[in-house]
Amino acid sequence: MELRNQVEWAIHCCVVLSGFGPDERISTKALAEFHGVPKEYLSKALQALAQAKLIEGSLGPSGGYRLAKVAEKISLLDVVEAIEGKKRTFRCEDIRHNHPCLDPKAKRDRRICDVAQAMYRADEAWRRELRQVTLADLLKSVGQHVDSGLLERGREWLLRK
Amino acid sequence: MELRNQVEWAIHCCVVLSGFGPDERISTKALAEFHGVPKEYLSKALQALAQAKLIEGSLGPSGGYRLAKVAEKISLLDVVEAIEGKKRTFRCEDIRHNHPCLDPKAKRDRRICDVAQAMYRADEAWRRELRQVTLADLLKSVGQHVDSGLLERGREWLLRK
DNA sequence: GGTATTTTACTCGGATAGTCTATGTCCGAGTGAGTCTGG
DNA sequence: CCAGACTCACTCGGACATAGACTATCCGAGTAAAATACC
Repeated sequence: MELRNQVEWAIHCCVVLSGFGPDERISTKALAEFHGVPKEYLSKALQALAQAKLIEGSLGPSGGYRLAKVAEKISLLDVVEAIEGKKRTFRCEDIRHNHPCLDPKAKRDRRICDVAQAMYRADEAWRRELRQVTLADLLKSVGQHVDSGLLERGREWLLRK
Repeated sequence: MELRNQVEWAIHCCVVLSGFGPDERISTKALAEFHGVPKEYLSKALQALAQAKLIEGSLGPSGGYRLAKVAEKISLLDVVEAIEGKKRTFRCEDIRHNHPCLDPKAKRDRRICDVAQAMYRADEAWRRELRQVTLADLLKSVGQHVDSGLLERGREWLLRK
């Protein structure tokens, strides 16, 4: 059970976009070259983010993407779910109901399977952790750890493309 | 990102085995028919559990599986990791190091990527939740919710096979 | 100089293809408990 | 009645088949800013 590599790309792109203002657009091409990933495929991830209303793109030359909301209002979970979907990591097929001694005519136990419940709790813990980290948080810690000159050069490089 | 269906099977099988004593063996065939899943494929899952030292099998007729430790000492995480492996759900490819303004000769930033750190924290929260649920806990809640006559009939059915 | 046209650089979305993983099947080898056979 | 051989039911592990998901790549359509041409 591994997350797609698109998830990593999407998060990094979102963090990058967090560093720009609402009147600045960054093109898919720039984001792809910046991160060293295939442009066409990254485009799919960005489309998914746009569909989830996290970023918005504009057409034509000097077009590109920007955040659709302020960075404080976008959580890691939003980004992950935009790429991976909102389905839970554990799917309960209710195999307990194949019990050979169970009368098939009797109505099924409608309670959620105890196993599934435990798995769902863990899933929720994972989501809770992701929900409380925002793009603003990430941008802040990147700002603390990365040389500010490098950051500025990156900004310019992205805008030029 | 979804867990394999083998995970569900493995957990249910472990819970079932928790209901038997150390001198009782349940065969793969019995477990497979009981849960309505393909015997040969379930066998792979049980082999993985055995390799992780959670259950142990014995050969020959009247052979089968039993728990390798007491149910209190086996957590859901043990079972999940036996099937899915211990790798984290998020793989950091360190795409930040493809930054075009970064001098390739300069030594790489050895700090863990901030994005990866946040993802790892969520991963750990998930594991923490799974670690604190044991097979004994699951067996207990099943015992509370399922008719005891049905449980007894299930026990006998499994031993007979 | 202002307007109309063309060029250009983007996004969007569908089509396609390759590779890997999950799922499932099949079978032969090894093992050991129970059964059978021969003395 | 007992020892040895046999049978059978089980696990183990490898080989194989298939389907679906993931990872791309390519291209045409649509769009709008910028550049150019024309009056």
